[in-house]
Amino acid sequence: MNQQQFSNLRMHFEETDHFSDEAFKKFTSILTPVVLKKKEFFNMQNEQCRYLAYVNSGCLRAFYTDNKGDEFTMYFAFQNWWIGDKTSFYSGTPSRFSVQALEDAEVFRADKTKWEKALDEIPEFEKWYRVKTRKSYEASQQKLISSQTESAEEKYLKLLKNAPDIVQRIPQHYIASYLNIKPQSLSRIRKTIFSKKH
Amino acid sequence: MNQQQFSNLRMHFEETDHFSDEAFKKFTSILTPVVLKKKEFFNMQNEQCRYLAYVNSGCLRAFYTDNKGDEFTMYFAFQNWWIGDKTSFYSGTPSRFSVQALEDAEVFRADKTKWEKALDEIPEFEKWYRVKTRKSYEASQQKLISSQTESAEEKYLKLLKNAPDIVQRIPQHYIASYLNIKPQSLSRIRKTIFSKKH
DNA sequence: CGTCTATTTGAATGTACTCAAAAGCGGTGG
DNA sequence: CCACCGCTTTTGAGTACATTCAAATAGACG
Repeated sequence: MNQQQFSNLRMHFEETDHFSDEAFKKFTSILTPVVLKKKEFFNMQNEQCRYLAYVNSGCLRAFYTDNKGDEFTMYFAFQNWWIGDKTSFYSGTPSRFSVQALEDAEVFRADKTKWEKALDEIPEFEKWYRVKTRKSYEASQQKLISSQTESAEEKYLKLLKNAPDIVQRIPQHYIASYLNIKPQSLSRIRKTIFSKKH
Repeated sequence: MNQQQFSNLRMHFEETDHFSDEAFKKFTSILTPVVLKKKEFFNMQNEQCRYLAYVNSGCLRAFYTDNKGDEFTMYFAFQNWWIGDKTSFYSGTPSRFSVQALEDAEVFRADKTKWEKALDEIPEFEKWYRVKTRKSYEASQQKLISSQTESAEEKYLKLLKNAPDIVQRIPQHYIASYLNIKPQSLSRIRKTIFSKKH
């Protein structure tokens, strides 16, 4: 398989710790490149999550749909993000959220058997994964704090500041569902923000 | 050291996987029992979290104080819970929340050096910890979903159903800060719940 | 018993929501 | 190239839920 296509992934791993060429090659051998068209689903809420995947290009979102049909976007995933509900992936329980492409995207996916084999056999990967799990936990705790203590306007301003690209790239109603408000409310918030500026 | 005092902890570990007597004894040797009086702090927000600890008895809460001085209770910790901000513990960054006893409590604490030594030297502990980290991540993700998609009333009813002991044991204003509402609002919600019942 | 804290209640305010409709924008086919 | 369609965003009006400020009541503890 052409190794060139995995150059982003290689850099992503090396950010945490060094991977030997063999280790990296061994890891990429478990991956299957998959192309997703805009709006296509990578996995569906309530179905088992059979794959985890690395986002090589494009953009996706993970979102939970409640029993009223309202959607809550848990995160947006760009290049170097990993997607899939790990809980479902590991334990076979129904996935708690859907993952859907917001743009045409390319991901590299792995199924459970191969993933666990890689964890067993590739110490570099095992180490990376351990660090990753810890960081994910920290991030999700931080996100819980933010979500509970910041107003919608504060969250939006923070997003504008920390991730202006997201606001550029993603339709506003998805941003609203990320902020956990209705599109109408985000529109009004934007109005007050921009009127304050003048 | 008297091993009898660690019987809860032993059972707690064994729920995940078997510990040999040596492994368990080795682990308990890194622990220091600490008694906390009601209202006493185990660690303070913005200071480094120097210890992680297991709750052997009593009850504590972890809470974040925002810049307006409002408190948000992230979780209550009873017997078998672990407390401390792991992010701060590992990386030395300021702790993102405080941990305070709500009742007189006994905890077993470990500092970073000993904790990491234990992870290196006791495979049973390392395995337990890996499972624990994964579960914590899953729980915190689930909590994020709930916090964003359920109304305060739903959350309170759920708490009444799933953890009636918490509602019994813990003053109402702490419950309110856990639900992320003001004590006045919880009081009103309770009023409507109880009036519906009759 | 008195003091301190927790809880309840009242009234006014604020933020986001619902329902409804208009305006804006992007892509497609004639 | 433009007209049309579908989807997104904005705007309006009325409503719901939680908040703030304020005060009264209830409970806990020395």
